[in-house]
Amino acid sequence: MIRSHGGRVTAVKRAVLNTLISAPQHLSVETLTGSVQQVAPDTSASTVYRILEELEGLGIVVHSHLGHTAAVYHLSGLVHGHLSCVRCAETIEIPASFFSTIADRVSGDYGFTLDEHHLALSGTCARCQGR
Amino acid sequence: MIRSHGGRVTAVKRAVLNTLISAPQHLSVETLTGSVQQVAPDTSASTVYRILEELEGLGIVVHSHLGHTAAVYHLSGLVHGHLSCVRCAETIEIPASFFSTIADRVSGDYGFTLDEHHLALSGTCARCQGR
DNA sequence: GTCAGTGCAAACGGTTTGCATGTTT
DNA sequence: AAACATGCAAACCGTTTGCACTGAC
Repeated sequence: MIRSHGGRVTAVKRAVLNTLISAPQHLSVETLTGSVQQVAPDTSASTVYRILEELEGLGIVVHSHLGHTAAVYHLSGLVHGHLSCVRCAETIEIPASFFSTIADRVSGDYGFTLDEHHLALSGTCARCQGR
Repeated sequence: MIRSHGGRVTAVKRAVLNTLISAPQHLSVETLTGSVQQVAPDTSASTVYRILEELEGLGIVVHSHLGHTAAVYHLSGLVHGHLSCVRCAETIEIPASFFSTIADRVSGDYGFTLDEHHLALSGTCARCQGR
């Protein structure tokens, strides 16, 4: 896919993709860069940003803004939503189906199509509520 | 309310509140500062940030992060949600009731309570889809 | 008179960009 | 060899903070 769009396959791109593939959850550019540096020690964050931008353009990767912190990136394979706790910053992944009702309503009432890849809501997680 | 929490009522605070009260929609700190400067010409953005922080602590004001841009602020009076268009950045306000179904589901399944004041979703508005 | 509020400028953190060098094709 | 990719450093933008001064009480 990279080659078919005029891009070149490089060691850093492989490392970024490998990290994303084996990542348990969403990664910030900072952590992503850290992982990549274990393979290619002097990879810079700016390169990771550029690679992620390319991969996002190819539809392979997706990013979300979960609150006031840095953006997180992940593979676009599985569509799903996020619940982001405003107190402990924990992120819970939920099925995209949770959004189907509201997606239908905003589509019907406003002609607005929800972005499948940016389904994020804030609130308080169960643990933080117990305190 | 400001005085009862040890704060002082100043000209800039009045101007910020007046702007928020008469604002048709949500305002960024930049636009808010611009409006305030028509009354108090050398008001600085840092002061506006500090005032908004105070008002948010009092529960009078609320802010949201709608995408990759600057945060927007508004009075907390009416609880409602946002639809933010990723192409033209238009923001559509929708009733909070749209979120009731998903709020119930995440509460039941994860014990997660949605934040009434940060109900924002991204997608594509009707106009941008027509192009 | 005291203490909170303010303006300014500098610091900050995440992200983007310019440029010279290195690598893929 | 040509074009893309990379590292570095600097620029950028929204936001926060330190400090001296002003203004509310």
